[in-house]
Amino acid sequence: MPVTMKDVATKANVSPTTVSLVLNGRDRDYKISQKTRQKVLKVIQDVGYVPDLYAQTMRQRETLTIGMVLTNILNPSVALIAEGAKAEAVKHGYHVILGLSSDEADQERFYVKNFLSRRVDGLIVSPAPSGETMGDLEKLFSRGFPLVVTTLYPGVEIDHVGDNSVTGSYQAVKYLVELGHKRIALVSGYPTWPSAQQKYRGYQDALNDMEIDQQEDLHICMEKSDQAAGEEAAAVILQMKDKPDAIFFHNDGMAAGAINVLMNAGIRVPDDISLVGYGDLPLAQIVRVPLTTVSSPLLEIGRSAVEVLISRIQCDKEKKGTANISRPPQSVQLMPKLIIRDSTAPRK
Amino acid sequence: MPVTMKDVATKANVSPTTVSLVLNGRDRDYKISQKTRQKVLKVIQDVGYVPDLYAQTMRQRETLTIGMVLTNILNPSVALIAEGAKAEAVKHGYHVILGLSSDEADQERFYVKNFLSRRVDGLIVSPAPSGETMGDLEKLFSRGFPLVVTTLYPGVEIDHVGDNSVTGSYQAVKYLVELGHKRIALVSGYPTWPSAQQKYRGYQDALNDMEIDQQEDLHICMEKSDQAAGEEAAAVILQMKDKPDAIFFHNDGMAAGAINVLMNAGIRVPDDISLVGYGDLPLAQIVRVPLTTVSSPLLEIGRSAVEVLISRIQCDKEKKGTANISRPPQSVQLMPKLIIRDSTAPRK
DNA sequence: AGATTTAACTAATGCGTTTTAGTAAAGTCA
DNA sequence: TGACTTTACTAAAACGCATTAGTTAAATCT
Repeated sequence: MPVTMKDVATKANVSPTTVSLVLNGRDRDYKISQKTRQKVLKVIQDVGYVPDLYAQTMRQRETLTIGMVLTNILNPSVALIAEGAKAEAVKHGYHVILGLSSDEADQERFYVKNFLSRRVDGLIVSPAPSGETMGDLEKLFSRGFPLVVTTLYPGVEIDHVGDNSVTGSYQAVKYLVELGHKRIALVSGYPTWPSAQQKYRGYQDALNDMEIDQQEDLHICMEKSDQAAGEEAAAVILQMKDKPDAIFFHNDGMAAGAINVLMNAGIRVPDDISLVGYGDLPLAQIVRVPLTTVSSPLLEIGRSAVEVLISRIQCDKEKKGTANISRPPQSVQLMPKLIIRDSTAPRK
Repeated sequence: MPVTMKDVATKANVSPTTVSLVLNGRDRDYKISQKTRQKVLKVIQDVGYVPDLYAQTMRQRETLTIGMVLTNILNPSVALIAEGAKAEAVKHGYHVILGLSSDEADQERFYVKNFLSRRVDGLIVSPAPSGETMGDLEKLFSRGFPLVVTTLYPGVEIDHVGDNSVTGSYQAVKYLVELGHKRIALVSGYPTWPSAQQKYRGYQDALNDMEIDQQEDLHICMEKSDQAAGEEAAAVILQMKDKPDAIFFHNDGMAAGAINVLMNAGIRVPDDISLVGYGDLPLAQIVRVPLTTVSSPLLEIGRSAVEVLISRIQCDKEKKGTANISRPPQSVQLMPKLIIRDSTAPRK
């Protein structure tokens, strides 16, 4: 039995409307005399009235809140995206609430639902890598709900903001070729992941353009994409009779795992073999040999995702009568940049 | 324009009531046929209906949420209380939301207001040490809002759960006397803090009971109570011509600060001087000389605070008509325990 | 067969706000 | 003085849901 606006009104001998107007009627042209204003404010103070957030947000249709469903905030890339998004959101007067899916589709679905219940004005989702939630998300988007995903699944019609991994890996592989390497391995993640496919695509394109014929045995797909998987990949490479003279990794973590295994086996980096990572995580600089890597503008991705989302929200608000899809989905792809450090060298 | 229950009802050719019943009418004796249930569920699936949390909680009066306003979660004592509270809350089907005041009265007031707006069923507050918010809190409690504080301000009528610092410091000082020490210093926090007063009280009582006459110069009050303040206090003691042979500190952090300063000055602990802390923080075991200290049952305090709060909530719910104070405020004081480690030794 | 119970549903109300439309009294103008 | 304007307020509706009190039709009982 908390104090309500009506209680205040009764005690101050005014109508609830007047109380509401005193509280948030500054700019409207409903005038309240100083006398009643003071009177009402005094009663509010006395009885300790606090407006009910639930009643409020139920009345005024927008919550100025953005829901963000990410995979794992301990992953620095993810944290940076969150950071960028948050910064941009507050600039527009929005508030961000976060849900972490741990890469599990069920968790992701839970948070999406929960955030919809909380009436967020829009949603930014990093889909679980299995991709099994894309159908739901696409349906949600097609119903007109503002939604941005950070992974590009080909053919999926949802607003997207992310980096252009094809270009990123193209740059990396091209650079390796320019250093004189011929046998360039690709250690990539699970083949159904779009990010793995895109990197494979960039790898192929670069080799083709540079007129190197690619060998199938040099494409190594792993089940996971963490440091341990990198170590496994290195072990595989150590077994090969005809070893590659350069390796391009799916991400920095895998490269970091591999670098240790290779060096422990007596292979020198970069003298015997050149290594390139992807992501430019903090660890890329800490690792035994500072890692040449591809840097994605992660803060910018978060920032841009919010930008796209808010523009979609605005767009919907204007033509709220129009039921049809207000604007075709767009894909914003930010360009990664090759960062050259010490793990790459010309072929000897 | 999210999908509402009415939309679902229309599309399924039933009334909104039926939809509501399908969604959460399991146990009630309103029966819905399997056929319509399936039909409704299908429409819900199709149109992606998600109930509006705000409308829901506005209707059903309780939120099953407890607001907790603490000072600083980086302080392990505080974290433990939060942990204990959370564990107990979930046992009762409650949910805890946290606000951190950084020891500032304004922040505390902000969160209290915010949580009231969010219609928490009750509030647990560790008041900012200045004590300036106690008036507001007392008013809130006297209005019948379930509230538990973790600091005991004498004469303040609010439910309280905390440790009994008087007993804790009594034990510590008595132990020091039993070891043969005569000149026992007390390094305490700011004299207006209840916790400092209580420790002073226990210190006095112990000295009286053990028939040691206390000297005023051995009571050292600091402005703050962190490690730096402990260092300052040690410096003060180093200046004294007639040094104490034991020191009892307001908390482990101060003791940790002092231990370094003293040992660097060539004073041996515990050979030349015995030290006792308060709190049994993790650092007490890590410090140069493992610290004899007083351990408060922090998890238990959090647990118990929730227990008291929920019993108050229940009690209010039953006699919601009765406007008068339903039950006098209670103070639950949990007994601390002396933990003997290496920083204390018999007087030589 | 008529009375009573049960199954399966619906209409209406209220939760605490904000907002729109409206009203009464006082002030201004011709 | 009557007609318009301004000031200062209020009544009522709507937001989306859960709940209570019906209502109708079918089933069961006597």
